[in-house]
Amino acid sequence: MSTLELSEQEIIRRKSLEELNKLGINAYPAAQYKTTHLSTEIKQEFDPEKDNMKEVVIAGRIMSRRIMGKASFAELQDAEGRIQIYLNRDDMCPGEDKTLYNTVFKKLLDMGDIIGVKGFVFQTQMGETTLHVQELTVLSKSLKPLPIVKEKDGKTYDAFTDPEMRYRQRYVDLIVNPQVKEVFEKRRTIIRTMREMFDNAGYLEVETPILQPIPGGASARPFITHHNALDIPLYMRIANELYLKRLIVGGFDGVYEFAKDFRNEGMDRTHNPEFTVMEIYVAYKDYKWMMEFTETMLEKVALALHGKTTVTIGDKEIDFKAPYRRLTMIDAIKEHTGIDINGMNEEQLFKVCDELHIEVDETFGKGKLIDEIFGEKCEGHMIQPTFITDYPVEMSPLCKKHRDNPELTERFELMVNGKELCNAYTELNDPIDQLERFQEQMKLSEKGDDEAMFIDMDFVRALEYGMPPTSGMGIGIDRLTMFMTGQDSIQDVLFFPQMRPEKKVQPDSDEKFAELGIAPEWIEVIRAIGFSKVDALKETKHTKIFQDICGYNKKNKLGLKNPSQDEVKAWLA
RNA sequence: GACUCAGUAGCUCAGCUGGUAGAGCAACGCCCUUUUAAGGCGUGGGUCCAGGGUUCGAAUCCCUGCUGAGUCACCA
Repeated sequence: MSTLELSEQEIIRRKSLEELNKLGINAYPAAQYKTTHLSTEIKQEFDPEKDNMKEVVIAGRIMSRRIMGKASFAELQDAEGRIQIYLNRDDMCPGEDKTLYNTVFKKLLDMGDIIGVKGFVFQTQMGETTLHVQELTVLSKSLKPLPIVKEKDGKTYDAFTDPEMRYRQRYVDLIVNPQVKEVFEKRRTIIRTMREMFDNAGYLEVETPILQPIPGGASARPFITHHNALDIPLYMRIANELYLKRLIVGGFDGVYEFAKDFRNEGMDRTHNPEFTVMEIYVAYKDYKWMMEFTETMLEKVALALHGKTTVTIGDKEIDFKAPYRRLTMIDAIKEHTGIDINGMNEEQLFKVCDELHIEVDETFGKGKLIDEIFGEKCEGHMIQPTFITDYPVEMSPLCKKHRDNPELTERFELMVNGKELCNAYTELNDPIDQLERFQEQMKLSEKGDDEAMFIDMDFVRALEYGMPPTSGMGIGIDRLTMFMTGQDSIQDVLFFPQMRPEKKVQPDSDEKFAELGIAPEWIEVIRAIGFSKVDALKETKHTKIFQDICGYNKKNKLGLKNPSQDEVKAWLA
């Protein structure tokens, strides 16, 4: 990168780096740096009465500096937090040579640099536990200045909040906004709590294909890719359901997977193209059992995170204490619209949608119509955790028919804060019924529903060998994390949410400028005054370019010999 | 995909009905040995997102585009 494209502060930092090298200091040393403590450990263990920490070594990033002549305070941030360090010229440099303090620390180090320090711990007059530095090692020089965030009594000054920069440069966000780390630590706790529960129950954690020849297990548009050696299309999975059920056929009594799924659909506050789902399948159980299992699981997760079952989301308090309300889909619709859709045919349902002013189109089947009514009129009202049960058979092609009503299926979704969180079935294990349901989906697909499921004949074949009665459940981990941590955007629970790629104007090469007869030393200057393209340069008056580059030369004290006006004119000819 | 809002110094933001850009922090220089968001004094720092248009003159008004956020639509 040419220095002319850098900001003033970046240039200064690069110069400091050179100065360090000249002093024989490697700003990027290779050797391991052995620390004895983390910042939090020092704060916990230090007892000023006993003066019990005479030699500690820590490493971290300089986050603030207060220099007062021969002594300075700085804050070092490590993986756990921040600790203040105290640097005194004559303690760091006991001999005649004061370079390490005067030059290295005061002049050549900056906020953002990573250093290691060795010394003893004491308490300042202000009562703050502080490390008195006796040795300092440069571990990594930072060439880009960090945003400066300051905080006092919980009030934050100059917070780094621009969402675009926070998500694109998550590393900066993590350095500067400590609360962000907490969200991801909680995410880990959520997953760990669930995994422990499943493992204790004896279920097996498994991995199944992400690249699938038939994208099954859900209704969604997949990403398509291509395998060169096989010369076939492959789909990124939209669900892992069919593979996990094959494993139940194979003889495992309980399997689960924390899986990345991919759906080629719109993005918004609750949808990212890739997202994490946990699916679990347990043999010899039904969806009633699974409801109890699910509410127990969520109660455990809430307790592990907060020590209580209630969680605050926005202005609402949500209680994850089991048991949760159970409500059939038909009853939910009755409750929120006053209409009993029980036993209605497709035509009648179209009429209901019309009365309720719900937009539909003729490709919709019975199941999708009911789903629309529910989604439009009921879903948003389910704030406290509520199991919605017994979905119409048309919208649940992988789910067993209801034991009391063949129009319905043994399915539940868990609604929280007006959003779907879990989806579960008594799994369909009748191979003949399963094939028919797949064929129904084919008809929907022919009708124009581009999300209807594909037929997976191998899955049907697996069922033909016999799958024990099984219940399965899927839960969106991102959404769960949002609920449990009070974040209202999925981008805040993913380290690297999908973003449009950054676009940079691709500048013309040096060669292209050189072809015009421009001397190498002037090419950078021409870029610096705003011309990255040869074409743009050619369309500009030579007098303006002449003035701009001479002005730039003078202003930045480059010491170049200015070209004549005619020379500049010749470049553009 | 539609609409609304936003994009100005490394960061957070001002900038009125058009008159060639300001503050705080950060940086740089000097002075300061237990300070704590911010010590004192001084200095520098900008392709005002990009490209067009209107105008004597555009950060400001108009159009197009790019990026992000929000609302809706689509979607589990």
